[in-house]
Amino acid sequence: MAATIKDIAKKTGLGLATISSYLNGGNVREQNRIKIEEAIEELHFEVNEVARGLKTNKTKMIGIIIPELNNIFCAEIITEVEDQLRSHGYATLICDCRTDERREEEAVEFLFHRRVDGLIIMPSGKQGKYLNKFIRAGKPVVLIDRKIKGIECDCVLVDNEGAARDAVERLLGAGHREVGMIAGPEEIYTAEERYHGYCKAMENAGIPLDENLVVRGDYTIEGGAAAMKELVRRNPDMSAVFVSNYEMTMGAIIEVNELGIEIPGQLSFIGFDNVEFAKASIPKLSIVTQPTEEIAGRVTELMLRRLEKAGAEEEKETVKLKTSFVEGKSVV
Amino acid sequence: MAATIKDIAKKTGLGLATISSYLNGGNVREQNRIKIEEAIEELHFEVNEVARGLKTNKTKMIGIIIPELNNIFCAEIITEVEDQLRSHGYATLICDCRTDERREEEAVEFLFHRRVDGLIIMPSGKQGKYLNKFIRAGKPVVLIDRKIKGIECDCVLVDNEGAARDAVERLLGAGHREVGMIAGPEEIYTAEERYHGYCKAMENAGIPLDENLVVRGDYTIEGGAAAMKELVRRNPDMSAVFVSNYEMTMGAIIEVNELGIEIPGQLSFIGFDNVEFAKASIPKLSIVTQPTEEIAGRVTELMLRRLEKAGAEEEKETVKLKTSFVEGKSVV
DNA sequence: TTGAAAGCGCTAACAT
DNA sequence: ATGTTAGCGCTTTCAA
Repeated sequence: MAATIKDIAKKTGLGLATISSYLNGGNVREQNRIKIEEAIEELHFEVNEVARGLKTNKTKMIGIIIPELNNIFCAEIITEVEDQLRSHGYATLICDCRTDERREEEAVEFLFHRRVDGLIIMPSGKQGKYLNKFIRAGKPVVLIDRKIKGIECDCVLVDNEGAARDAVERLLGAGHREVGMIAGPEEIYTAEERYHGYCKAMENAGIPLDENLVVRGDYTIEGGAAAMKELVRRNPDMSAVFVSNYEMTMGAIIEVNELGIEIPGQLSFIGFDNVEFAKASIPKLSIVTQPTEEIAGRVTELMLRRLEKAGAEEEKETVKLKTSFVEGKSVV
Repeated sequence: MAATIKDIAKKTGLGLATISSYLNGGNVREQNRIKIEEAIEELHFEVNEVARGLKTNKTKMIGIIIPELNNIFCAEIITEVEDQLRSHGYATLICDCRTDERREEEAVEFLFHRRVDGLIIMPSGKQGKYLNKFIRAGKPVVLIDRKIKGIECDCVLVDNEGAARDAVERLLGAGHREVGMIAGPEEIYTAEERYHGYCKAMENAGIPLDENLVVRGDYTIEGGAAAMKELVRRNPDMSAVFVSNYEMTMGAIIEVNELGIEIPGQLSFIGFDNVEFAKASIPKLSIVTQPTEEIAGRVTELMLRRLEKAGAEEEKETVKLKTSFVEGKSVV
């Protein structure tokens, strides 16, 4: 059996409190410190975080709920958050809810039972009643990518509308009038924001909205390819296109190659996310990129702040981050 | 404060043991069952898994250590494993160690302190001494994708050598003699296995190995593109190529487009993993695919079996899974 | 079937 | 600085 502090106490002849104090960075006489360290070494003692958690009512675990681990945007953020939390001693319990609201709610329950100290969630559902459980329990909740009405918590968002508008304005600025868009599913909030950005840009330029110029894809590679095909079929004169997520960007590029359309000669192109792919493409793609590292950084920062007494009472924050634009050779 | 079983006991007038028994599926008189359920409902009682874990010495948590969450092969497996474990009541603690052996060891420590019941690991290092800690503690360890000498535990592997040999043989079977390969880094064990598969196939066909025909990439998109370029430069007569991971497959395809090489007319092509990308490509790519779902299934199955008393003593297993070949239009 | 009591390994008051 | 003690919320003998 693994050694406990009792064993250390016995071995050293010291009291439990002294050992505990040592373990938690308290003051211990030099000579005792040495004794304790020897005993720890000898007995291979390791703190039992479970017992500690029971006592302190802190598990040093953070729950993370995401729609799809299998999605580069999510994965990049999670990787970073997990890393940072771990370096602060927090373990990360990840639940992938497959973009399913029911599963999402189950995951919230699951994590609550496990008494995680806080919850980070990229919500699939537009409802978030079940999050109140955490909030009532005084446990911090940080939302990523999407705000939920009526839930009092911190949020880290991206300016999706601005990003899309900016991208489209670049195309308009290059003289294009027939600018197409491959949009995402209506149910996805951020997809709608990007669509609105497109509309705004066209509106501001005084170009009446032509619904033929917008095709919705399902955020997959194949969906992007299909949408591209449809877009070209409907709009023979379209001279530029904006694609609004990574997977569809890849699909669209594949379809463009298939159709033998030359970028940027025949078609100017702005894609989304994944710098690597953009750089590796021929010609290099101009893309909108979301600041995944910054998102992750802000999320952990907020979470850690709330977890410390000091931060708990401060007013909730909503951070809205700017996207970047990576210039390639795909717009002319 | 959250309700405890004491509160339930008080409310119902029953003893702690009865409540506990109810909670754990024991026999409770119908009439008491109802009383308990009412009390639970009323007080919003939820079992504290931490306390339970302290008592039972089981945390119902499984640690997972992977080299890179940001890698589609890992992400697919993890998603599936997490899902299955959760449906069996196990939480998953994921640690991404960035393909760094030092970080990997830290993660093992971290998870051990947290008293996870078992460990699933896709090892970065070739050494695994630190895993013995788990094994000594009687906690099951399951290795994915890579075996480690001297570590007594279950393994779920993929027949990488066979997969590569098979792919290359298909190219040879189609009449190609100058078959190139984009291989992975030497340090990566599975990359070497794939390289050996290539060598075997060539050898068996009686074709002397030409080192010009093998270029190593670093498993990234850009690395794949660069390797492809180099391969073509070195071997103007090469008529077929085998690329040995997903990211490099994508890069190679991009470069092929750039160079204006026509697949399969000028170059036959077999890639690796990611069916979606293969399907979306033009022409559809023939690829080797790893059975991520099956890997995940076997891993969870092994883990769950070991976690039950019954399975703990059985002899350790090494499962070697076959890859599949998805026929596209890229070989002729 | 149910209750009483002990104890998992730790922390935190409190006393010294 | 250190020891004593109680108790976190649960499970698990043992008796009844």
